[in-house]
Amino acid sequence: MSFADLGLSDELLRAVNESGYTEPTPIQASAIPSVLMMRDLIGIAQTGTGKTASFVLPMIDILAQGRSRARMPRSLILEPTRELAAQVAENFEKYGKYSGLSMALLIGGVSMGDQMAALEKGVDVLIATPGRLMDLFGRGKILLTGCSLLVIDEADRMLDMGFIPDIEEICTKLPKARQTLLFSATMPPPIKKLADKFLDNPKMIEVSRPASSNLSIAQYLVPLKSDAKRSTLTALLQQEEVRTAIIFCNRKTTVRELNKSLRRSGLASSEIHGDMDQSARLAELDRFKRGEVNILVASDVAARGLDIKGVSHVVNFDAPWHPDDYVHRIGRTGRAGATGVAYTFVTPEDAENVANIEKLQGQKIERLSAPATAAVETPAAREPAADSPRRERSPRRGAKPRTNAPSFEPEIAEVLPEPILDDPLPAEIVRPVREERRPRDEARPQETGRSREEGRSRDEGRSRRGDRPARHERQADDQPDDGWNGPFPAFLEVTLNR
DNA sequence: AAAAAAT
Repeated sequence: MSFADLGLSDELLRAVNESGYTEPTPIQASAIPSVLMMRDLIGIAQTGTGKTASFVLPMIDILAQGRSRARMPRSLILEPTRELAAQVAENFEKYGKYSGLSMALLIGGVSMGDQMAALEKGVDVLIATPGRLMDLFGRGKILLTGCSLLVIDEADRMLDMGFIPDIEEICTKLPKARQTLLFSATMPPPIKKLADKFLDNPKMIEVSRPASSNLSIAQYLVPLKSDAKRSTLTALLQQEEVRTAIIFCNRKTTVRELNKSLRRSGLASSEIHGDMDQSARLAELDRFKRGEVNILVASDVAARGLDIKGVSHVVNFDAPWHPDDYVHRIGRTGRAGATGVAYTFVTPEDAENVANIEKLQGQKIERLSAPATAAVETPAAREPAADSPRRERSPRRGAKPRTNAPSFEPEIAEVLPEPILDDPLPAEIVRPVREERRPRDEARPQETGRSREEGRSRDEGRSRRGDRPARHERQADDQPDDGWNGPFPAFLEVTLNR
């Protein structure tokens, strides 16, 4: 299968070729012919599947016929964020360079002057976030009656951001006779309703797995007690060869506090989050890019779109709420052929988020507590440099940690479910925390305990530690209950040894 | 629950 088989025009194929792409991704292969046949389409696909090109490419060919009129765009692409909208616009520029289509990018945060001028001249493609589009529409700068092709991208994210009423309103302003494409990573009921209302006999395409969850990124989960996050991070930053790192937190307050704390420890870090205005964000980003600081503590503003290249480490200080964000966060590293490492700290509170991430990825992320693997394959498990004074003080691999150190609690291990794909456990074991809160379990505490132990043994049996005794059996031979089953990655040894 | 999205 090649792009030439999909029915695209020669000049478009030339532009695709020059971008270095030869083979369409699965979603492109199935979406492009249908879109060219002017069918409505629902694409269930995550980012990283080549989703954008699957609508940009056929759109360019469809729009190649005909010309735009003043204030009457011929097509509209709705995006939830400014960054995504800008990214789609880049795609149009790249692939449409031989097609001579005109385009306007309507997003907030920039002046409206240029946007209004472009609209006045007439554009073939309008790429917009809902807010600015509605604003300009309200000012009478846009007529949507000539807009016969609509793309609603990342519909589930639009839902999260409260854009659905806006989308509905925009849909009613478009002509009834039009082609509509809707893309979404998931299909919650409100999105299904939206699709039923505004799409006509759509073709459904589902691409479950992202093209790859980036093979150039080594991913690890680090199960931790909640209060061990900071000390573990500090140890990680000291022990690993961290050239540049982005530390993602879920909350702006965490971003601020963590950055302060890192700076107090003498690290060159800075922060970026949504409470900072656009210029402050850019300034901090610039300091990071120039190498003035090598650690950037960030909220999810920096997860998407932002062009930060050559980052050696991504650390999810908190596991992201949205599994989709995980892909974006770790995608800040391992770019352009470089390899990167992504650590995700997992406390009991994060466990459910992690379960969703693995479900979305359709693959397991290695837990650092798994012995053999962590010691041999983990970059984190490299021996400290020979001249490092820490080497002598560090316990040998597998040695018992001190009791006063932050350590891995047995309960926590059980909250971390095994990957969904891999012979799933019964629901009450997969999500013990949630089950525990239910009154019927309080009434029967022993049974909860027992099913957990069962979960544990199955767990042990399934992984590569088949010949090792299960942890609760090992306890008998006088080992301290550290919760770890084996050797520690170097950066964790330091934490435990404090 | 959090961040972002129009000013």
